[in-house]
Amino acid sequence: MKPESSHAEPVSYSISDLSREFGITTRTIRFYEDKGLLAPERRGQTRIYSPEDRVRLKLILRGKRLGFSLDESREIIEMYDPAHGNVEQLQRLLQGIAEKRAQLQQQLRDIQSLMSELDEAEERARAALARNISP
Amino acid sequence: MKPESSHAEPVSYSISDLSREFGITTRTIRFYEDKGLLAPERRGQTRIYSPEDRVRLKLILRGKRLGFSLDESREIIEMYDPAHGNVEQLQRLLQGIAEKRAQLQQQLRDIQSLMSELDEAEERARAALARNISP
DNA sequence: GCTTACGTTTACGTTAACGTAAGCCTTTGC
DNA sequence: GCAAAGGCTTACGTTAACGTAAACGTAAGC
Repeated sequence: MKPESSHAEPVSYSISDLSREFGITTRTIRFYEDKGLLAPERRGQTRIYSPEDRVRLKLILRGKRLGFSLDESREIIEMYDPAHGNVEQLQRLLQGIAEKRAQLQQQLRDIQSLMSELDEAEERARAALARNISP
Repeated sequence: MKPESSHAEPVSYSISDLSREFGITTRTIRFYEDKGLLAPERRGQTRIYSPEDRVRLKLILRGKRLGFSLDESREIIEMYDPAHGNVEQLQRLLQGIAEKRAQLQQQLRDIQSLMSELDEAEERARAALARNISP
């Protein structure tokens, strides 16, 4: 089910391979295909996932960790492949990249502020603990 | 509706004040109250929001930008107030803070990798544009 | 030859986070 | 005195992202 030479990268994956590796259900993987985020090959009925499919899945899950919708993750993934023929499409692509970057910078700022607030909360909690333990 | 002295911070806000300021609907604000994230005072039936309520709302919206659920945002907000009496609760609080921090660090890594991928995508798009515009 | 494991499709169910009225007060400007 | 502006509750509708289950096919091991 997972043809590999000795210790290198597998050539293909079954759906349960990927579900195990990433801790998601096969239903979820098929759902992503349904939404146009994956398009694995088929051997008869059975889905065969390539290393590229696996990378796409990783990108989707990373997007989820950042709070992206599946539509957003699909857009981001589509930014990678150079299927943007004409000038107008390329400029819209650049526009989309700029917007995503701005969004990510906002997230960075949000994380920074939350981080320092967590620091303060931890400070207070440790102080309260010290007071409660050794009065 | 928004009592203030001259140019300083308002003392209270109406629900539409906040909805306008943050670009959300009043329905959304009431929904957050329903979920236990806000608890404004009442003048009769009417909700009166304090500056602290407004800060809470800002925290909720920041959480949304980071992909948090409302439950997660509520937990984070609860980490701020020092209503954690005994030792066990304080230790669970410290535990929760540590977990959030780990999650945020993961998000930081995710943003870094996505950022550099966007850089590469922009590079390729600019190169393709140069080829298409001045061949 | 039969169970077990893995795969498939189809379809209905569920949860979060609101949207969208409807119907009803109260206050304010003219 | 009345219309417009804002506020309220109640309730049904909607979308995204899967969960859950049924019903079936197939290949492997004993």
